This record gives sequence, structure tokens and C-alpha cells, in this order.
Amino acid sequence: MHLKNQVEWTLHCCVLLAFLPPDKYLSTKDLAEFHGVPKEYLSKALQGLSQASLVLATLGPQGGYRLAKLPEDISFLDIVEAVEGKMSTFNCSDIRLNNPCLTRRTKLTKPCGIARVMWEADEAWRSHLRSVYLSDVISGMQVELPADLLEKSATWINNHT
Amino acid sequence: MHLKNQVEWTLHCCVLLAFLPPDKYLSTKDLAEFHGVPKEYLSKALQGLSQASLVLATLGPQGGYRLAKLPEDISFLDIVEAVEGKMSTFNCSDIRLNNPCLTRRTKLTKPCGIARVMWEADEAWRSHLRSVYLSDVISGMQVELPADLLEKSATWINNHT
DNA sequence: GCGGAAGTACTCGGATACCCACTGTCCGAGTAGGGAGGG
DNA sequence: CCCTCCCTACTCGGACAGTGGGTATCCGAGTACTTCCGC
Repeated sequence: MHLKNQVEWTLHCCVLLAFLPPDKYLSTKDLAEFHGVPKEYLSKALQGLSQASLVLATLGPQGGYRLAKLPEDISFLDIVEAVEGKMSTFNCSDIRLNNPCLTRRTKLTKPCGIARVMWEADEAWRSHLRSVYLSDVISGMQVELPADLLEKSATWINNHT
Repeated sequence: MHLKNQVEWTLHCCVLLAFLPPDKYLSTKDLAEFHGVPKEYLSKALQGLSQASLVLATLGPQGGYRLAKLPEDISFLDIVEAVEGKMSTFNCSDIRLNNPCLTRRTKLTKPCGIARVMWEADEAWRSHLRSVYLSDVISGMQVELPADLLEKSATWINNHT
């Protein structure tokens, strides 16, 4: 069990896009350059965000992506699920039905107890991601990161729009 | 992100082993037959449990596996980590260090804020798994499952030791 | 000088190869139980 | 009849192939800007 690299890249891209002036766009090329990741592959991850309506895309020169919503309205779960999918991490294949002691008549109404625990754990994970918004980490960064780095990054963004 | 099938198999095997009379063993062959899964591959998963000292193995006729501890002392996390490993689900490759605005002097002491959130979510997942013990699901099964199924399964186990 | 249309350059989006880890399988090392033989 | 030794059969453990999803890449469809031409 392992999250894709794309998740990390996408999260960082969203943070960067949050610093973008309104109605401006940042291209995949610039996003990839800023984070030092392969442009073409990052593009595929951003497609997921676009399909999930988390970002807006525009073509042509000066085109690219920008956030479709405010950072206060985009949770980590939104981004993670846009890339990883909404499928549960645990897949119950109901192997209890292979129990040789089961007769035709015995009915198992409730879902498998083991699967229930695993699904609860999955929900605990998602619940935490759902509780953290993009704006939260941005506020944190503005406190923790050196001021000059934030300023230089902001100007870098402005030079690339 | 997706858990291996082996996790499901292993959890069910542990539950079955909990019903085993003390000092008796159940072979991989029987465990595989009971759950309808490939014997050879299940063996590989049980090796993980053995290396994590969750089960004891014995060779020869009448050999196999039995729990090394009481069901009250084996958490879901123990089993999941024995199969999936203790590695975090989120791998931070520190792409923030590729930021072109970073100078040689700027120091980033704290870990990446994004990674911290993802690690917290991972910990929430593990925390839930850590709070549920094998004995819990067994108690639940003894309430929910039909009595005759439990009895037949118990006799099945006794016939295979 | 101004408006419009064509051309161009740049963007996203989907379709296409490559590679590692999960899945599945096999065989060898080692041991516990059973049986035969001797006392 | 009982004890000991040997043999057999069964077990786990690690080493060996096959396949699907993640990783990386490329090219085509579409658009906004720019430039040029005509009025």
C-alpha cells in the first residue's frame, strides 16, 4: 500500500496555484519546472484535478490552470481522491463465503466484521484529510517559512503569468 | 493506493487460528482450503506473520501455525503491518527543495507542511487499526453469526488438527 | 489610424510504451510421527 | 510387551516466472495572442 507520487505533486501544485493572482493561469510547464518534476507526467495528474472540477484549464498562450474554488473550500481529501480515486483502500472479496461449513440456507446479512473494521480505518484516514483545507497549510506556511522565500516565490509566479 | 489481498486473507486466517485448541496447529493447506485461496501464495503471507512473531510455526505431520499470543493481545495493526510493512502510506520526496527561489542559505527546519498532514492521516488510519483487537471481531462474530455455523466450523477445525 | 481576419505559437487532453511490485508457482531443508526390529 | 532406531511423509521457508498498475513519454485538437492587410 503506497500513495502515488502524483498525490504529492498535485498537492504542492494546488498550494502554488493558491498564490496565483485571480484570473491568471499557470501552465503545466511552469508548475513542473517549479517543482522539478517531469512536465508530461504531471500533466496527467492535473487532468484528474480538472475532471474533478478543482481547477479550471485554459488553452493557448498565457493559458494553464487556476483554482476553481477558494483555498478555504478545497480539502486535502478532494485533491487526494481526484488523483487516487474514491475507491476504498480495502477490498473485501468475501472469502468467508468459501467456508466449507456454509450451507445453502445460511444467510449472512451483515457485512463481514473484518471488512467493517478495515473500512472504519479507511474512513478515519479520509476523515482527517477531509478536515484539513488548502487554506490551513497555506496559513501554516506563511508563519513557518522565511519571508524572503515567500516573496521571491510570489514574484516568480508573477513573472510566469 | 490499494491494500493487498494477502491482508484480507491473513486477517481471516488469524480469526480462524483463534478458534484453534491450545497447542494444536493448522496447516497452510487447511487454511487455504477453508478460505478458498491458493495455498502456495497464502504461505507467503503467513511467513510475514511468522517473522513478526504473531504466529508460531511447526514442521512435520500435524504441523502448521498457531497464534503466538492471545487474541486479546493481537491488534489489527499488528497483522496489517506484518503483511504490508510499517512504511508510511505517504512518501515525501521533498520536492519543495526544487523551488528555484531557494538560495543556498535558506534553511527549512520543519518537515514539509503537506507531508505532515498526510502523515497525520496515516496515523489516524493506523490508530484505528491499533485500537481493534482480534478478540473484538471474534466477540462480534459470536453474536452475529448463526450458532450452527460457528459449531460446524469448530468441528471442522477439530477434524483437521 | 483603425478594424478585421488569417497565421502562429502555445496550451491541454488523450493515446501510447516501459518497468517495478503484486500475484502466483515451484522445489528444497527440516522435523515429527509411525512402524519395524531387537531386547 | 516395551524401548529404540530408522524411515517416511508432511510441513514451512525461500527462490523462481507472469501480469497489471504506476511511471514516463509523445502527438494531436483547440484556442488566444499577434501580426499583417485592407479600408
